[in-house]
Amino acid sequence: MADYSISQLSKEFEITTRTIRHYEDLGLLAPARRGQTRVYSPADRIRLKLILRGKRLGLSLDDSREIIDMYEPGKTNVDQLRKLIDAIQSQRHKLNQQLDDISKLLQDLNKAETDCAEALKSNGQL
Amino acid sequence: MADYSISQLSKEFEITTRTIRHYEDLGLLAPARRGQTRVYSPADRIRLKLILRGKRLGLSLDDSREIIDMYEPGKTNVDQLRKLIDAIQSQRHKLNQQLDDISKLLQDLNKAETDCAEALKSNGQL
DNA sequence: ACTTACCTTTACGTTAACGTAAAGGTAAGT
DNA sequence: ACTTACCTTTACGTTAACGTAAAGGTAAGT
Repeated sequence: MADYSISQLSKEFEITTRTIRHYEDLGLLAPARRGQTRVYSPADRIRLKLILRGKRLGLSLDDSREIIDMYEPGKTNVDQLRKLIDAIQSQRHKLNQQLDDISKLLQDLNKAETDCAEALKSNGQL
Repeated sequence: MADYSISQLSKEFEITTRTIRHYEDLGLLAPARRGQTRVYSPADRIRLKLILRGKRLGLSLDDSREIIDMYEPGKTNVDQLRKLIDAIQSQRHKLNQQLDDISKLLQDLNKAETDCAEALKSNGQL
């Protein structure tokens, strides 16, 4: 079980170490320590990956923390589970909305592209 | 061709008038004026819609402006068209990445949900 | 006349998500 | 010994995307 240093992760994901520490400040990561130095487990690495995925989707870090916490039910009681299911459904709704948005945007981009191509063609420069 | 007031648009899209004016400050909208008062055409409304779609996808307002400007080639010359096609392709790449992210997230959510459901079931409280 | 419901601009404030020093500790290579 | 390459914390700074007054104009209804 290979562990990771903060700079290894920062290189792999092309973010700064400051960013990774920032996520820890906000409670999104909680790496082990070897003395003062942070040591990231494979599980920590996955969490980071999820955070960055969330970012690409336009989620706030707080949103991401909520979602990530879903994956680790841990010592959840029944009430927490019910809340979780609600949260999951709300997230699913949001994502479906995004899928819709994206497909529309892709359509628009297609049209814009063919318009461009035609404009070029009519200039005899393609 | 029904026009819109700023408050009509703010109600329709559930944003504040401040937000709409902010988009104008950034050059994303350029409504006509009746005296001092802003008058939004159907085309302006569509632009606003595109901006909000971009926001849901996590784009910055600057990104959105670039995309929106793609839809209005206007007096574009050949060089501009080539740049446009590049921009379109880069956007398409980003969106495909997002599609991938979303499908993975949905998978994860599905798993989290069934895990929840099972946890509830094993508690005999479903 | 006056309230109500809009509209305007100007300008300072706020939050999220980091960036950027500053100041220092540790561990390996030469 | 000393440079290099990491690591640490603390703390102030920055940018985007608005929020929130403040101060005032207009137009319709009663």
